[in-house]
Amino acid sequence: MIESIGKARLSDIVADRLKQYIVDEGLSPGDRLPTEGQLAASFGISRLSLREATKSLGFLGIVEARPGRGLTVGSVRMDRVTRVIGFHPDLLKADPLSLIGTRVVIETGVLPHVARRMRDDPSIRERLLATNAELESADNLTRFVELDIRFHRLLIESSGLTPLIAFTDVLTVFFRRFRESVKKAEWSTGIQAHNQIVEALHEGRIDAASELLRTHIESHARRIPSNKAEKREK
Amino acid sequence: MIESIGKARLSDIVADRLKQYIVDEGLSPGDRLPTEGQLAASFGISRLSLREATKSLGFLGIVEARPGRGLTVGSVRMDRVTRVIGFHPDLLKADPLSLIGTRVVIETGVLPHVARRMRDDPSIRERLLATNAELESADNLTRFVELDIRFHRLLIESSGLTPLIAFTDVLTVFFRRFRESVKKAEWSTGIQAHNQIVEALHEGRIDAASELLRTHIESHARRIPSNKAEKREK
DNA sequence: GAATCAAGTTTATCTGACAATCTGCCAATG
DNA sequence: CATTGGCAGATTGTCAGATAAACTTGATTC
Repeated sequence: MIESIGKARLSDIVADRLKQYIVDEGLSPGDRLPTEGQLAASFGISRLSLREATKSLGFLGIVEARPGRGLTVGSVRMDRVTRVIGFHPDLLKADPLSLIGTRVVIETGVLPHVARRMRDDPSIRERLLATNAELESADNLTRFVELDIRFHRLLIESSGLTPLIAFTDVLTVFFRRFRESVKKAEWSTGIQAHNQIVEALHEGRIDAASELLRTHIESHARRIPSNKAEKREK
Repeated sequence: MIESIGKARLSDIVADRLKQYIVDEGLSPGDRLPTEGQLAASFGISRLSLREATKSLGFLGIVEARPGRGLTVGSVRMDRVTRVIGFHPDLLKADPLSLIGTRVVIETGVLPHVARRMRDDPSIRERLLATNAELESADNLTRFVELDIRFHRLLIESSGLTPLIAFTDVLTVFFRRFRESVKKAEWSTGIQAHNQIVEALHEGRIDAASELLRTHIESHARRIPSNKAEKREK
């Protein structure tokens, strides 16, 4: 395989340059972009081709276009990403062990921050426990997965490190598959682990909480289908 | 607020229906779709509008279009998914301290992985030291920043946790402005810290390495411009 | 049988046009 | 004076038609 010759798709190039433009100018959501006509002229392409580029970015909400108003900068809609990509079979190609390792790094890494903020704001612990309580009343897999995701997201959120929330949202997309293969018998184990983690944090036993969380996340590794079988195909 | 009428964008609707079509027909990557003309006719819209819909899905690789071949179902381009998080709302609203905290969590989090792999592969340490040596020969800020970024990226890369590489690349963009205010007098301090970290890892003293790295990254905090002045604007 | 060439298919891009929708201004109204 | 209503301009949404570029396929040639 040589260098994978970048098939010069015009609209793709333009989409990249548009993204770069937004970053370079330091624009934030709501800020206005030049009109389609102006952008097309400045890129030296037809308005139609530029339009296809904005459509690409627009699908995920990175740019928004409204008649009469013009183009504005938006923020990515992870729900779109999740919905469009969730059904796709080849997400399993993502190396499961890397995903698990990454989650462990991020989630255990925030624990000191969470513990510190928990001391000053008791409502953090309450919210975490409340979400976990809801988890006990889940009666189908979809709901269970939804709430499990919410618990872990809330944990990250409680650290105050907002960028990590963004990363977690992306990881969640790739992780969904693992979660959906959780056996019902394992539910209570997970819920119990959640509670122990929260209480350990509450008591300031950060190392203990880290160890619980690591074990909890790594339990997914047992459900990874052996990929030896896959290699045989073609 | 009444119900917020969701303006139905034609190409968005078509994109959803196209996705549904793929799911319903049970198509997998490589399978062929009808031609643009046929799809446009069956949806009762112009070829152009359909094209904008395929461009939307094409951004993430869900469908691919090649001249002469037609439309085919593609595989999700994870690079696109991860790169797009630069526009995640929670990342856009992140303040400098969160960015610094996030880097500390990620970079210290990978250290155990790096140390483990370093034991099996001596070239990892060599590459890190080589990059750091180059850093000493930097004679202007641009080059210094470039090499500093490369060192930290290499550190993450050495952990083998590929998702984190994508995340740090995004963080780098947001971090650049801190780096660019580094005084020349501080350069050698940073280079020295890099070396100490690598050596600590080499000797398996992970906690020491973590502490050095934390201090090193948090040194950026001193250069944060007080944001009281900013609030006054506008 | 393998390589070469030509015709057909399909997407890529452009030009030009009109419709739909929003913004901002200004006059009419109470 | 404040509110409403409407008009003009600006901007995106959609369409039709045409040409170029890239690929596929099958026939031809050696």
